[in-house]
Amino acid sequence: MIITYSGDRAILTDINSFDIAETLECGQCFRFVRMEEGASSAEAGDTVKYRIVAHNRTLFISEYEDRMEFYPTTEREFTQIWQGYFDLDRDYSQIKDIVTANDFVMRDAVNFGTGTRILNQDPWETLISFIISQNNNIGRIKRIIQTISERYGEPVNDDQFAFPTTEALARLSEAELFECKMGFRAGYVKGAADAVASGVLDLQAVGRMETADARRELMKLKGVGIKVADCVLLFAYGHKEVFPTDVWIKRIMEHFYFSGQETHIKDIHALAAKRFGEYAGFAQQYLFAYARGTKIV
DNA sequence: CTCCAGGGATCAG
DNA sequence: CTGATCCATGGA
Repeated sequence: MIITYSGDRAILTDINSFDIAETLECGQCFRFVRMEEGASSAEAGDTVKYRIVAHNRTLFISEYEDRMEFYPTTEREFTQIWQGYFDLDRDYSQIKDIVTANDFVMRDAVNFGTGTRILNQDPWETLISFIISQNNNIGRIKRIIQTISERYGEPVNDDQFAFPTTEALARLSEAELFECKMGFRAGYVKGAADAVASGVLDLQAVGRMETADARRELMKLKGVGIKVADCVLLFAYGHKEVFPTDVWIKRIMEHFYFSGQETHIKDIHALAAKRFGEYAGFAQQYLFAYARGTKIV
């Protein structure tokens, strides 16, 4: 991968294992919009353009063949923030070699979403986002997060709003959160915001813990079970060996690895750990996209 | 109308 | 301990 800078843009060429649509649309993050291109232009037809909000900034990403542009940004900002956010320093071809070794299922899954990367997101935003995600669908999750950001987040560039701070959400009543259409999850969000704001839950300290301890700490919150905790561990804290197991992952794992039989989450975790080891999180993300993008399960 | 969504809390047995 | 039920909301 080669990164150069021109004007307010960072330009990525010689791209290895990175597709912006696959990375954003695979269910790990919720604050992105695919921008509509001018339908008539022949060149524009193959250009993919997204707008994301993260790290208190709006960023555009355009992708055309083997060239991606990120803007507005600077070399300093891109190096310090976005390079890490998009996980650009990691060698995904090596990861893919390992998880596909002697595994025809993973070979198909990786082939399906070969440009997927796991973002390194903010723990607070990820925690609240995945509390909201429970028993919910991605479209509605995105809408709820957009609503709380517009109402209670600080304005950033391009008329967007940052994800609300802990203090901003902790100030709200459960009723005000409920009015953002998050339903029964309002109490969970309120509880999490209070815990973090008061210091009962120290998100920075969680970042220094080993996986099992960090998971246990997060699960002390009401509304955070093993799946939500594992999403935070994987998508925000860099514990790439965890294997968040939702209904989709459960179905596709049962289908391919358990002869289609009903299986407990613990057994799925055990198989993933044995088969994919420290790369289970990546395998999970490939499988999630594969399960949702095909009609197999 | 019913069913389901990147689940988890609660309760019955 | 395991399994069933409920939870708000909105789209299919």
